[in-house]
Amino acid sequence: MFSNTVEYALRAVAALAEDWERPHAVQKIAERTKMPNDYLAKVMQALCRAGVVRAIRGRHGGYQLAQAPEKLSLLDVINAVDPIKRIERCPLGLAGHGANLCPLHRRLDDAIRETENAFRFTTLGELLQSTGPVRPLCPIEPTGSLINVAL
Amino acid sequence: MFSNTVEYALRAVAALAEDWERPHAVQKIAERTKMPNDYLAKVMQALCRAGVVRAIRGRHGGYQLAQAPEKLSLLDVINAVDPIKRIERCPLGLAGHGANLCPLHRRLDDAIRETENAFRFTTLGELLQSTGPVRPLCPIEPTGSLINVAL
DNA sequence: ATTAAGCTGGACAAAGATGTCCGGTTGAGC
DNA sequence: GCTCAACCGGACATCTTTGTCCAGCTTAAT
Repeated sequence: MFSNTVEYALRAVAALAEDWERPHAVQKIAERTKMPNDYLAKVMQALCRAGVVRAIRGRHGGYQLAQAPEKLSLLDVINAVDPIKRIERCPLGLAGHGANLCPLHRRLDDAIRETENAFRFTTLGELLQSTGPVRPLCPIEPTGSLINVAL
Repeated sequence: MFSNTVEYALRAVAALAEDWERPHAVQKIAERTKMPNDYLAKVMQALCRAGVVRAIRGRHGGYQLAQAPEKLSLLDVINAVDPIKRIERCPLGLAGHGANLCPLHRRLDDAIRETENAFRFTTLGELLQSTGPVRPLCPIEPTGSLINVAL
């Protein structure tokens, strides 16, 4: 239901969120989140243009979140790379169907709206605070210890 | 959020639902739903293989719903052409993340599950029964009369 | 039997998403 | 001011989705 690019972008910001006041090189993020290095570079550029992350160029540079994790919603991230589009008007361009969607498109748009809201009100900060056996981007070691490596 | 193909499939079955006990030719459906004739042919074949519609071959043939509109859910149609995939396991393949999704993927899967349910419990019959100014596949004529032509 | 309507399915073209490659630019540290 | 790590961005390759074309098969009606 969500594009590959969205999945990548979310993994990347989740990785950045844990230590968001320092820049992280693309290569390091790619290793932690197990995705293609060069493709991630493109995704990060998109996130940067959208203002979700900030780029620090030059040696010891990298990307960092543009704001605190509590200020960034999952929707911000999703919309930066692959915007969720609501159904504003009748896709068939029918006369008289301005804001009045037919029952079919009304149901579709309702579902889209609910999805939008689910992500609008979830921040990166909340993901980090979640309690449970599995942490964001963190595999559980066979021994039971937690290593901060994956989503 | 939904593919073009899903939109087409839903339009097509909505068109069939209004007179579901007779076969309708692909060309007629394509005109009513304003989509490419030859592409619709492929979509109908997929719906047919999935058992959502039935094909009547030969002259005066066409497609008709395989069941009454009350028996067909929007999810049946969606899954026939572009199945909604839940997140069953950690996309990073991390050790220890069997059924335990990390907070990020848990939120994503929750959203997918809610979308699935929204469509699982909506039938084509309900769309037809909806009251409101705009009917499925029906443009409102400037004069105010209803013509059964579009979604 | 012949014809015409209409589905079937393969081949192919166009566009977008995904992924790779690489030379150029920036800026911290020496 | 030199060097090197790291971002920038264009070009290109590949795959999937979307869309088109067409010859062949099936069946109703005559």
